[in-house]
Amino acid sequence: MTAFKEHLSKHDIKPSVQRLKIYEYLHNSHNHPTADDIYRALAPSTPTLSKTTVYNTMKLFISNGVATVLNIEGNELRYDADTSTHGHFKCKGCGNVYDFRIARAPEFNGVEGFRIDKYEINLKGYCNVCKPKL
Amino acid sequence: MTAFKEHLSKHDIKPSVQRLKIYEYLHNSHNHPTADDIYRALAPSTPTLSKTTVYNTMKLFISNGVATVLNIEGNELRYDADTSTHGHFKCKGCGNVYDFRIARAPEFNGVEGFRIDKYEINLKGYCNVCKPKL
DNA sequence: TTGTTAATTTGTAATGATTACAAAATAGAA
DNA sequence: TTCTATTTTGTAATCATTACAAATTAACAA
Repeated sequence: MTAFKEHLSKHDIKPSVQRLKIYEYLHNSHNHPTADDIYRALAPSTPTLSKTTVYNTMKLFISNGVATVLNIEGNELRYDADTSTHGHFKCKGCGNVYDFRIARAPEFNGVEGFRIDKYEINLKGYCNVCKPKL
Repeated sequence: MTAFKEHLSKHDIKPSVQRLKIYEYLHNSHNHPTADDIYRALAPSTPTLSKTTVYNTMKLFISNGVATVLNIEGNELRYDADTSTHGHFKCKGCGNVYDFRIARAPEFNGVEGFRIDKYEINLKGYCNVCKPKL
């Protein structure tokens, strides 16, 4: 995909084979994969891939603004190629992470004068597939 | 503190010596300590304390509703005795975690019919002490 | 092409938080 | 006291992430 190549280049990321594959996977998968998910998904078609490369690449992607990291579960980092403002819902039943739009932004009281670089809304509960099974 | 004892009892937590000390520390400290912070703060006055007890106790506190867990940083869990709705701001300069009130709640689009049990707003950036030093 | 240097990727070992687990200590009831 | 359930403890295991140095690849001048 030439579009992906250009997107990475535009953000000062040299589009190596590994970086392109990782970005393509991240962009096409909407399940907010962990580094391990990415590694396991790409390893068969990229036999030499190293998990360290996945971590390195994700750090690069985040600091250059083509991905974000998701702190919704304490013991794992999840990644998202959608850098627009949106929230995440993690279902305690199936474990899926759903995106949602923020229809009305919250207002804060107590961080006046602070510089806010990142803003994350995380919900947890049961999705409408799992809720009836409780 | 008898008030703490009653608070724990009311939530079906037997107020053992360890649990009381941990709850008291968590309640009085407003820095959202990690399990390790709690352990290091109490170890001198509770020589037999085990870190496993801190983890066990925090799990119990959370499932019985006297504390919440904070996923603001990927590699660590932080705890909070304030179970009311509020947000957290982590400063990338000093590392402090500040509380703030949510003056106007956000509205979501895309989780209709979901059961929402927990709702977390995390901000990151620079507080007004660290911002001028950049 | 070849040679040289910088950037990228890789594998292994280390780190650090959390959990599993079983033994020891303690509390509560009979 | 004695018995039993609960709580606490220490150690070992797990698992995600990072550190680091060697190997590979890319860029590019000669």
